[in-house]
Amino acid sequence: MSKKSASAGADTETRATSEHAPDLRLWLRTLACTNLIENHIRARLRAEFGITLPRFDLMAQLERSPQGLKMGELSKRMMVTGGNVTGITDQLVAEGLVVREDSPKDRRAYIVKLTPEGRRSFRKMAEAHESWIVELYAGMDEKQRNQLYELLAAVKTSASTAAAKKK
Amino acid sequence: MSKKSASAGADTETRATSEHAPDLRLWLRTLACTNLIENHIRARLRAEFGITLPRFDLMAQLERSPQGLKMGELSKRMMVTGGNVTGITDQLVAEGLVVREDSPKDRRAYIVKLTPEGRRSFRKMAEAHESWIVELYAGMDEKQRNQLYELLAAVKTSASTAAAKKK
DNA sequence: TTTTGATATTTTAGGCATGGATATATCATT
DNA sequence: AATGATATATCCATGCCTAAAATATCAAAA
Repeated sequence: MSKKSASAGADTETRATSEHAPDLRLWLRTLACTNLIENHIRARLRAEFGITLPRFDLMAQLERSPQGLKMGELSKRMMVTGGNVTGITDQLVAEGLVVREDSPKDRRAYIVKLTPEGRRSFRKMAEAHESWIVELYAGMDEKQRNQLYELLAAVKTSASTAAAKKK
Repeated sequence: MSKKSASAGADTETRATSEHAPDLRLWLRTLACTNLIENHIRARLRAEFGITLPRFDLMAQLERSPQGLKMGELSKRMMVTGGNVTGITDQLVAEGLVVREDSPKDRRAYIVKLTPEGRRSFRKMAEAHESWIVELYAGMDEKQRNQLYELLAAVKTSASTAAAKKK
């Protein structure tokens, strides 16, 4: 455990480092939190269920949409590229956890759905997964969590807006 | 069906879900925000400087530690595995942006440092990078950003503590 | 000294992720 | 119908990332 001394700005040569815009520090802290939680969840899903996080995430999307989802829809919701979804889906199909059905409306598209086994398997994992998340936030009180939830909505709005402008 | 919860009137669906869903939603929103920003930054670093985000991140760590860092230290700070750092470092060495120096104290270890060109190159990119981050948070006022910054400290503490317990 | 255990890094194999290119299907106009 | 633009998904090359095993060094005990 490296104790990153918070006051590393004691350097005489502070240049850009301690001049870091508060926004940058905010972003780096956000990233650190996400990595911390994500790495923990990833390791545990692997250790306890032998599944990868991306596969779990894809199944989670399907469980929320029992009518199934098109590949492109999965791509949007998971915020990853289409080619990526193709690969993860291939794996899950090979494991018998999801199926690709031809879309009756659009012959370009597939509808991806959980198989009964996929649904069963996912529900078991999801229960554990959720309890891990609860554990990870257990050190915060409800007010803090609600505040955080609201602030993140503001981040989402702000970042989406700014990103759209630059496109 | 398992009655591990004392909650009466549980529906047929997972009772844990309806009980603890707020934490899960909080986590998913955090993840969405991070991906949104990270994908934007990644694409822009590539488009404007032809560099990948992991390479930029590694250089950023070195710029903050002019005395250089050991591979393992980089791994810890970047929150990625050692093997990963090996690969990224190899690439940066090939591009002439960093060097591996033998540690005088420990013949197992390397000290990785930015080359003068690496430092020059990084500073230029870092300036742009920082301005992009500022843009992305521009839709939030300072009070919100400060609140968020503090709340994330609480997340970090909470998650670290919980993760440590399970190890 | 030799053994033992911990530490530092690389290597390997497999899977995830992007961006770009391709193939095919659909839609909106002619 | 024919045209061209758009949408859907896949394939490819490259690079990131992890976990586990391999290699080498260090430090301290037996």
